[in-house]
Amino acid sequence: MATGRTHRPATRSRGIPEATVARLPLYLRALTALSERSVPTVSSEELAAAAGVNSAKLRKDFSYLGSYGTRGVGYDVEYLVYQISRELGLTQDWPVVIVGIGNLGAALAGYGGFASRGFRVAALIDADPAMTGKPVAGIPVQHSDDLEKIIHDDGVSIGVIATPAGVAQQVCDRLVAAGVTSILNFAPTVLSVPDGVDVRKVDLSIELQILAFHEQRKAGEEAGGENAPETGAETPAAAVPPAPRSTGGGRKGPDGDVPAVMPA
Amino acid sequence: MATGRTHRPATRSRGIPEATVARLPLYLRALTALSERSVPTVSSEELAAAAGVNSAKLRKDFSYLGSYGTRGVGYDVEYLVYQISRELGLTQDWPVVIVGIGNLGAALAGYGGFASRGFRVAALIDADPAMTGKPVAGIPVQHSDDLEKIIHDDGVSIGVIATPAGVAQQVCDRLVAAGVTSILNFAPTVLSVPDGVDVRKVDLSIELQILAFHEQRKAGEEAGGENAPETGAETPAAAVPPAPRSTGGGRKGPDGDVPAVMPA
DNA sequence: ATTTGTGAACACGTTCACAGCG
DNA sequence: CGCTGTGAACGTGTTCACAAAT
Repeated sequence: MATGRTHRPATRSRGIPEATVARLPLYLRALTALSERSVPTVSSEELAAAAGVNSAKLRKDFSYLGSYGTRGVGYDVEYLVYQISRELGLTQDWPVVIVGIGNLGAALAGYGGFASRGFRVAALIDADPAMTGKPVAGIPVQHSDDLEKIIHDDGVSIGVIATPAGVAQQVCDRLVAAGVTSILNFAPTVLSVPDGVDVRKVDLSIELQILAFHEQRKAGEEAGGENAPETGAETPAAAVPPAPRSTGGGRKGPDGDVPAVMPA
Repeated sequence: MATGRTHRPATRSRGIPEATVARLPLYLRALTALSERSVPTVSSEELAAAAGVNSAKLRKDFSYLGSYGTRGVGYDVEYLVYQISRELGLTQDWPVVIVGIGNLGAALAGYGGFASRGFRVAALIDADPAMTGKPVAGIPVQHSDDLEKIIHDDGVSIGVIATPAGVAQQVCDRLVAAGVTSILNFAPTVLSVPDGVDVRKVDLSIELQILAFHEQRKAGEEAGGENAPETGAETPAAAVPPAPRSTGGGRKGPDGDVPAVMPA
């Protein structure tokens, strides 16, 4: 889900589908757990259950990687761990910089999942001079003046942005100019990046809003039979409901509780 | 992307497509920014640019909500803000509990985007007695013994899990048993929930791994002509590459650097 | 003259169901 | 017989391109 100008218009590559790539880490995690318990093989059914997908999807996914797996038996856990790790590029170590060491940046710096496999926090960067030198999660914070130098010296190609939204684009631009080609954005903004740079975003409020949508729908369905677009408004007249300039009487959405306040 | 047992097998509802729902918060954010700058109307082209999508997609998305917008003119900003807010259920206030007040939980508690629109942190809950009563982001942490009571008293239907992976499922089970029907999971585990409960997950290491995949691909393409599955291994012989039990010579993935170590 | 709203075409993703192999 | 691997069917999401509206 690369945001910004990153659109590959129907890449002709016979590569792995994006949806599959997004599930490989899930499989890898499940497999790693099995590996730690010294389980030698798994069936697609078992592994799928552990990863929270259905077995047909899993088999299809694996078929893009090649014919690992043995009919009548299942998949060799260790072998699959290796193959998926390799496919994901986790056999090499990726140095990562985190920019913006506020609450969230600090939490990310201390997150165990980082160091676990393939990733290494190369540097923590913040614009606040008061932070410079202060160790966070055991790593001293560096000042953003040195951003370019750090990126270069450590050969960083992945950057994590945990700054306020207002400065995220500038930080992004500097990261990209310095050679970063993959960005994980926690700031609630759309980032614009040149072609060839991947951006993925993690956005708390978007996730909550999607949940709220479904939550609301549940509340509506709970009583209604077919479809109940009625906003079971707990709050009476929440906000001033504006209206567009319109004359005719064409259908305007599912009406229901569209207020009759229609200024000419 | 609800994980767990939450699969709606081809919902017949004439509702809004999931992909569209996932973009509504994006539009809403862009529109809110315009609203604050007192911009009265936007064209699909402008708004799409601001939201980081293309205009055809945006118009199609809006068409599912109804025929807001005026041909030849564009969309009324205020009206659209209201309509999307209503559709997302943000005209009512959603109390949210955050369980697990470690670094991440604390960061989430302090996150501005929470309170911004529609959401309110009803309680912070942690299992550590030493945390109980301690204010985090201005809210006193409560002990997890009281989880059920808190959920009930505040009518909470959305829960955020920011605990270690090991306890995430138990926390989830308790939340669900207490009446929570939407969960945002930051713990790196697959959660199992009964039907009717929505789970969305935010997983740092999965996002990084997806970026690493593309990053690796870029490194390969940069020199190779067609396809270069060569792992540009910085690290020599990263790990012992296992192999499956196999006799024949059928194609086994894209070979390339599949090691010739094949134990019988 | 613009810009929306939308059928139709296309691309992508998922599921089915079974052939093929061990 | 069991389980993988995969073509084919199906469903969802995206893009195109243009008629309709103001």
